[in-house]
This record gives sequence, C-alpha cells and structure tokens, in this order.
Amino acid sequence: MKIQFALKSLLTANVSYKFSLGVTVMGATGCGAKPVTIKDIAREAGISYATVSRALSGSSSVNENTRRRVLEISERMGYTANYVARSMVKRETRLIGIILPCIDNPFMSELAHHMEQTARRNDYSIMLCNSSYDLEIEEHTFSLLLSRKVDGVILIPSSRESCGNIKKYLDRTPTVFVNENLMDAPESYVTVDNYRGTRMGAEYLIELGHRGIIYFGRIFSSATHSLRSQGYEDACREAGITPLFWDSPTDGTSIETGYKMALELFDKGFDFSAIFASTDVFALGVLQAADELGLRVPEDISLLGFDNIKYSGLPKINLSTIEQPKQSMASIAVEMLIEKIHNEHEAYSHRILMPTLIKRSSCMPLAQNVSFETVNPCAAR
Amino acid sequence: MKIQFALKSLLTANVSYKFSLGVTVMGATGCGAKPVTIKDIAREAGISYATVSRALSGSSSVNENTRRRVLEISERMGYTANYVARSMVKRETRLIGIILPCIDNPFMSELAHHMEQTARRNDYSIMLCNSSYDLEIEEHTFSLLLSRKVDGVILIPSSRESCGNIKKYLDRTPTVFVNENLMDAPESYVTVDNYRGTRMGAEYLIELGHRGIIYFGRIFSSATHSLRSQGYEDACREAGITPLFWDSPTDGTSIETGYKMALELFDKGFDFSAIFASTDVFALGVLQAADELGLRVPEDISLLGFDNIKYSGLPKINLSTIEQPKQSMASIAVEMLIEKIHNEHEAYSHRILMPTLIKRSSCMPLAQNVSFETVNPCAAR
DNA sequence: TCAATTTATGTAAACGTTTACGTGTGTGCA
DNA sequence: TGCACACACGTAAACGTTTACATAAATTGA
Repeated sequence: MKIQFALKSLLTANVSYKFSLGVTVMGATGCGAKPVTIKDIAREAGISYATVSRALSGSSSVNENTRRRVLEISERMGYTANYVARSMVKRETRLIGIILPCIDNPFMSELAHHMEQTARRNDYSIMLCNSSYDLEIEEHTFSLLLSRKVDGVILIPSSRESCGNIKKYLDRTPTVFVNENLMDAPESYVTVDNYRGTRMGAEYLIELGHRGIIYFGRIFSSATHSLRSQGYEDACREAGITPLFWDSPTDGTSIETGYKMALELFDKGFDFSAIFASTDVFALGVLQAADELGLRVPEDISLLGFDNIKYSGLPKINLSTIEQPKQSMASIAVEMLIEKIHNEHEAYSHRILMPTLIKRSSCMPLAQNVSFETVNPCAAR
Repeated sequence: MKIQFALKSLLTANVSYKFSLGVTVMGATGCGAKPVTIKDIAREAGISYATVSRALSGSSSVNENTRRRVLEISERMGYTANYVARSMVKRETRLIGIILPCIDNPFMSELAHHMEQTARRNDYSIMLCNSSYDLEIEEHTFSLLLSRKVDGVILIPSSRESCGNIKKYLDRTPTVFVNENLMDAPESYVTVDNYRGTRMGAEYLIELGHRGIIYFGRIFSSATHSLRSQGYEDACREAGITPLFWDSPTDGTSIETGYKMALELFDKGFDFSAIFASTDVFALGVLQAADELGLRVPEDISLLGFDNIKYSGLPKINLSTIEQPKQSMASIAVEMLIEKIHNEHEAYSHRILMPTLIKRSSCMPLAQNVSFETVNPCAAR
C-alpha cells in the first residue's frame, strides 16, 4: 500500500505507527503534573507569595533584584498564571461572550472574525456560542455566560423575540446588540441602516426600469428585516409600484431555504422581472433554482441581494448587493462593549452604519419591449 | 425623511430617539448591583451556606423541605452560580479552547460550528481563538488558554512549524490536533486521509484522459499538504505522467491568493488540461481568473478542488472536489478531547477519516483530438 | 542624631464556591 | 436501655490569586 510509504517518508516518528484506515492508534502520553503556583515560587525564592505576585504583575514597588530572581525562578519552574484565581479577586474575567445564531454563515463568521481580532487587541478573549435560531438556547446561553462571569456580551439576536427572553438579564452584564436591536429596551446596538439599504436597492431596480420586483424572503420575526421590507415597500409606493412580497417560512436564512422558496415562486408563474432577496444567502438559493429551471440571471430576471458576503463576489456569481460594513460593525461593537464595561453603567449608544450598493452583474435594465403585468403573489402587507 | 417614519412605526420606545445617520444616541441604563451569592441565600434561609451549596448542586443528602426553600429563595433573589469560583475548587472549567488559523474560512467555520455543537451537548463551552496563520500568535494563544485553565484544547495548526512552538505545552493540557498532525509528537489527532484524497482525485482526472495535470497551490509548510501533493504525485508517476506543481506563495489559503496564482500560471502559457487545486478556496480563485481570461471550465480546463466547502456546491460554481467529512471530524475531535480530559493522561489516538470524490461539473473528459505536450512549469520535486 | 519619609516586604483577608469531616438528632434492632 | 446507623446539617479548609494594611529597614533632611 503506497500510503504507508508516503507516511513513512513524512513522519519521523519514534513510536511505531500502526497505520491503516479507520483504525485507532493508541499510545502513551502524559499531562498530569499539577501546575506550579505563586506559592511554589515563593518557597523557592524564600520570600512571601505576595511579593511574588507583585513582582510578576510588575506594578507595585518591589526590589529590582528580587524581581529578577522571581522572574528567573518562575521561568525555570514553568509557571503560568492562573487567570481563574485572578478573576475571582479582581472580579473581571477579560472575557467577552458572543452569542450568534450560527457561526457557519459567512456573514456571521466574518463578523465573529473581526470581533475576535478587536477583542484580542484589547486583551479580551471571546467565548463563542451558537444559538441556532432557537430562543430557548439563546436564553440559556445568556445565563450561562452570566455564570461564567464574562465581562460583557455581544448578542446577534436570532429574532426580535429575543427581547422578551433576554431583557431580564440586561442589567446583569454590559451588552451590545448587533444587527438587530431590542426595540423597547434602552440598550446599545450597532447595525447598518437597513431601511436605507433596501430603499437604495429598490430604487436602483426601479431606475433600471423594473416594475415587477419581488421582495424575496421577507422575515417577520426580525426587526432588522422589518426595516428592510419597509425600505423596499416605501420605495415602491413612492414610484407608484405595488410592492410584492414572497415570505420566508423560517427565521434563519440558508441557501436551501432560498432554493426551495425560489422553486415555489417560479412555479407560480407570476410576472416579475426582478428579485430583491432579503439576504445574499437567499439570493444564492434563487440562483440555484433559476439555474435548474434554465432561467438566466440577469437576462431573464435581475437579482439583488443584501449583506455582500464574500461568495457573492465570485465571478460566476457576481451578485449585485447591498454591502454591510461588517468589519466596522464588528470592531465598533467590541469597542462599544469595552467602553461600557469600563465606564460602569449609565450609558447606552446606538450606531447606525451606512450601507452601500454594490453593482455587479446580476441586475440589468429591463428590456423596453417586455410586456409586464403586476401580479401580487402575496397580500402586500 | 422617510426613515423616521419607518422607525417610529416600528419602535415602541419610551425614550426619545434622536435619529439621524452617524449620530450616537446616549441614554441611561444600569448594570451594577453586585450579584447575590450562596451566602446571601444562606443568610436569608437561616442555614449554613454549605447546605445551600448542597441543595443547589442537587446531589448530597439534604432535606426535601430545605431544598425547596433554598430553590425558592434563590429563584426569588435572582441567584446565578459563579462558575469561576466553582472552577477554582473543582479544578475544572468545562471550557474547551479552540485555536484555528481563521474562522472566516468556510472550512474552518463549519468545523467550529460542529465543534461548538458537540461541546455544548457535553456541557462544555468553547473559547475561540484565531491564530491568523501566525506562529507567534498561535503559541501565545496556547499559553493564554493554559492560563485560562481550559480543560483541553483543539488545535488546527497553521502549519507544521506549529510543532516546535507548541510541543512544550502539550504535557500541560489535553490536546487534540485537527487536520494537521504534529509529526514527531505522540499526540491525538483527527484528519482525513489526505494522501488518499488527492490520489483519488488525480486518478479520476487521469481516467478522464488528462495527461497534463497541474497540482495547484502546493503548500510546503503543512504536513497535511505534503500528504496531498504526495498522493497526487504518486498517482501521476504510476500512470506514467510527469507531476506538475504550481506552488503557493503563502501558508494560508484565500480566494485572492488563488486568483493571483492562477493569473500567473495562465500567463506562462504552459500546456495542460486540468488543474487539481489543493483547496476549494484556491479553486475558487482559479475560477475567477479563468473567467476573466475567457477560459471556460470545464471545456477548456478541468478543475478539481479539495475540501468541499459549502460554496463549491453552488450551481454556478459546481466544483468537483474531494469531500472532507467535516461534521465527523469536528465531533470526533471534541469527543476525543473529552475522553482525554476524563481518562487522565496515558492515551493518545489517531483517527483518519475517509475522503470522498464528489463529481460535479467542473471536470470533463479530455477531448481525444487535443494535442498535448507535457511542460513542467516547476521542477517536479 | 532624630524624626520623617520612602522603599521593600510580610500578613492576612477576600473573592464564591465545594467538600471532607464532625456532630447532633432520630430510628431500628437486639 | 444501649448500640449502630442513616440522615441533615454545620464547620472549616481549600482552590490561587490580589491587595489593603502593617512593619521593618533604609534613606533623607534638618
């Protein structure tokens, strides 16, 4: 079996690897050895452990010689500070909890990535939790984070219902909301101007001559999405166009849901020339359905998304979309939270960021000669 | 401004929102109120706090009436357990540290997602850390996790060099490696059979009649990738084909890098009919470059990837690829780690999972009439 | 030379739990 | 009646730090 050769050539192992597929190889390894503490160092150095603590933390007055000795000894003994003990007395964990619906979603993971970066830059670590669009899990997770004594939490709510569940915890720890705001609670949040985003998008499509524009994947359970559909609706009404909604059956967004929804939509035989998807991920589902049905984008239908996830920019996808400044959102959220952590109580703030329209190639002007008749698939609100 | 209407209609706020773009709204909120402890409950109930602890933890013998009273009081007073205090005495944090190069990478985020799921199912929380393909950060992060007293860590190394840096910590906490193994350390890991994966892939391309197959994006810094290029190379040699390598300039993989590499490759004017990308992400870059240059996939060149990230399955992408069973990898890794945590020292295990070839539409048989001449762009090893 | 001040260190309490051990009460059995 | 035993609960130590306070030594200034 050639594989054994390959491994042999690559592994400079001193244990004998019994290597065949599916087989579990076991061997000996150790990781007991209780860790050395500040007291061990003190004993070794013949001084009190308070002094060791002072020497290590570097702040208070301690003789330069003893400091050097302590450092040397702690190095030699392989000391690592115990942050949980420190957390106990300092009453801070330098931990930020992040609750989001699903990390396995390019929009979320991009946010999470930048949050982690800014957090680390400020000496915070993050605890990541998926709520899986489940309110119970979300609430349970929040209280877990409370128990874990995180210094603050960033919540990307799974829906506007999060409000009721979470509200009771909000005076327990600094919290900032991202992307979705808790409507009647005076809490910090950062979000894009969703209303303006869809409004811009709809106006763009109208400008291209489209009169039958489906707002695809309307989600009722989210305040964010309410603003989005509202922006679209207002733009339509102002242009004298009947807004058309195709509603999402789920709170979460996934390519699959988008795909199924699109299949159903196309099946109805409605007359429209453009689709404005409430989410890039939905738009990808539309793309998939269209492709299967032999519908061309943008020749047969124009398609506009929202979010600008990374994969929308792929040449074969080339989805026109509304960009959310994800990096800014992430770092602002973290900085806002840290601010809130240090400045005790008393302040909340809102930051509404500007979306931008990204024109790629999934939208084109409506050909003049195409006849069009508005048909409303759903009751328009 | 219409936006104000929309907000007004949606927000049932009792604070006055001064709402205009870019403006920060401030208001009053509170979150002081030091948390109630077990002692507060004890005082209230007129019993010792040891009994409260016992009542709350539910295990030891405590009178059913007192238990009910304790529960009722702690409910009423809004008690939440302090896990950091608990961690101190129990010497476990129920925390798993995850270090990965970059969460903002579909392969990683899918892994992370499933890891979090399995962890939570076992009452562990996760601390997520990006190493950003930086060995220093990686090492620093590892020691940070040590200080934070995580019960174990899952490491997706950024390169084989991680070995040297990390090795000294390995006896300090249970660790399992994912995707990349530390070659000369007897440590647990779970990975796909990378060698077999590329071998399968290469054999598939050869079967389709291709004789000029570029292995695209070879990465030297990773053991995983060494196995991949080896699998490809062996398959080629056995078929009497000269292996052709196009090397990656970076350790990390990104669409952009893939794109640039592909542009350079196409510019050389080499003669080949298929590209085997070491990573789906690279393949997406190839796709982008090909698209720009007017090269059709698969008509002009066949393209095969590795990983099967979610976006490879998009209809417009439709990338044939080697699938890694990401969900299995993730849950096995976590379970393996938990096993290791509980069964103290003494054991390490390796799990090598089976890759599968996913045939989509980015590869097609080489047309018989196409003349082909092997040109080796790089020295073939 | 003495008081005042600075510097370096030690002492001990505190953070909020868990848990080994001890104690008192009540019950069952000989 | 006495003994063993289970049960319910209290006491106190421990987990590894930080830090307010105290103290001793060294330094300064007059």
